[in-house]
Amino acid sequence: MSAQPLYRQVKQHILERIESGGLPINARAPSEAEIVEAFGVSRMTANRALNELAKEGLLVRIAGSGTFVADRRARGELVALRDIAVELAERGHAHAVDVLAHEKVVASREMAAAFETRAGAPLVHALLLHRRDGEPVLLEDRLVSAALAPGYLDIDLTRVSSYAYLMEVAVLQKVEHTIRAEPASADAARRLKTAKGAPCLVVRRRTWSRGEVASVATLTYAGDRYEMSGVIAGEDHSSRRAHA
Amino acid sequence: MSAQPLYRQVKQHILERIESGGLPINARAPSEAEIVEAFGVSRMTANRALNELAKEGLLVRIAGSGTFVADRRARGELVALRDIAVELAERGHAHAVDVLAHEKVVASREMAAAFETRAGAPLVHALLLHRRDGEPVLLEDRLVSAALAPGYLDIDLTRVSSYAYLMEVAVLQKVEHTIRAEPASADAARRLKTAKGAPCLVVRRRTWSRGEVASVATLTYAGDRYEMSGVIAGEDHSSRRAHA
DNA sequence: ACTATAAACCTGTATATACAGCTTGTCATC
DNA sequence: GATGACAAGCTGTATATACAGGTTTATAGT
Repeated sequence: MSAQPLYRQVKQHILERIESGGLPINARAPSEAEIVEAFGVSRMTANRALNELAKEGLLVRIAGSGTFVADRRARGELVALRDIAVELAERGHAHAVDVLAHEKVVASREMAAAFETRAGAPLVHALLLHRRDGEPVLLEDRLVSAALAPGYLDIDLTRVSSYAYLMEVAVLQKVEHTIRAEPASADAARRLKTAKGAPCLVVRRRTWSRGEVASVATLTYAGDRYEMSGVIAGEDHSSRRAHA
Repeated sequence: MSAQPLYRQVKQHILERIESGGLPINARAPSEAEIVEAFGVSRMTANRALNELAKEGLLVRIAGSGTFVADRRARGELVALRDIAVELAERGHAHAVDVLAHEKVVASREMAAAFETRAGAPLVHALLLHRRDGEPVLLEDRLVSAALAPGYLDIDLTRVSSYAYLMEVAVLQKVEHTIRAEPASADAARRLKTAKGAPCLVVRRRTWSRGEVASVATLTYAGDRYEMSGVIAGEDHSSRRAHA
């Protein structure tokens, strides 16, 4: 306790007023000048407190007008989709990959549409079966832009995850996901060693780098063997940071 | 273009060096002093640029030591779980709710465990069937802490979503999710008008407010009628803001 | 009553300065 | 050679000040 930086004390105070309902949604939050007055801090310190709360989504600042309590109802909660290799490692499971395909392909019309490019563009296709403690849990069907990730054909997919490689090649700008529950196709069922029609969690993901679609992946998880989970903590209001 | 604020120009420059691979993971990023030198800006401006990139997850700053390129490989991508009422409204669908149950209950041992409280604690139970254009798509089974959300029993659940109400009552601190693909139970199948055993997307969610579990919900989506999707844009690097 | 102008207020950005505290490498001493 | 003191370099925080530009409210003039 004690000796928290001033800007945090200010943040904390405003946060408490929001939590307690003293500042309802869309209410006007104290202006920088009012904070300067009330707390005896400089305007830059007040500015920092309000800006950080704004960036955390609790306030909305409108230049010229004022600072207001954000409407957080429509924001939606976030779930982290993690790299399966990392996830399994953290939980103490063995992770292994069978590379069922890893080859150059030329974009069909359908593929080109997903990549927002012309048919015939060079792509790399990979089909991977991920095993947890030997048991198949995930079928990963992935197409990667050869232009954006030229080395993808050469990497050892049993050792480097596609995700890690793509992150290394370029900063990921945008991700689009679709999550569905689907019955296993005949092919997926055979590979995941489950019954045809058994519920599977299917994630379709497109990622962008440098303004272009870098990768399109379909991840089919065996529903009876896998669940995605995650915890999202607000923004570490109030409490101490985690251990290093 | 033109006349971007200085701190953004600095951010942009560093970002480009990261994207191009000029600054690999764990490499030392320019210090504030070096930026002052190179760009002719003040240290506070350099500080702002580096701090924002750090908050966006691209850099890691260690007091006393320096600023380094973050390892973004393990970070995981985020998917937004949105309020179904908002989501359907945005897509132009009609949204309706049947309230199948809305009652006070006393926590069983099992419920108490989920709420991390004692058995016998007062809860409110709601069972809601959400319809999209008349067709059932989601069965929401929710328990809410009566202590944290005293008015929950009295609200009109056909008009105010549980989520919106809980957000109004208190700031949401933490959310825990589990997403699975499961065969529909007999009960869920009957209510969602689907076949028993049909794939369903099941989201189990616990939310915390004021340090306590505020709500535990099980959301069962009809797999053949619903998918979750979302786009996460990096942090609006490079490009202009969206329209108001 | 209506309108145009001005004043008051607000946030956004930028600078110069200062001190605290941590980390790392160097150098002198034992 | 090991150790401890010191200096250099880095980030974190805080202040005072300044100007630009948008918004809102009040005011004066028509």
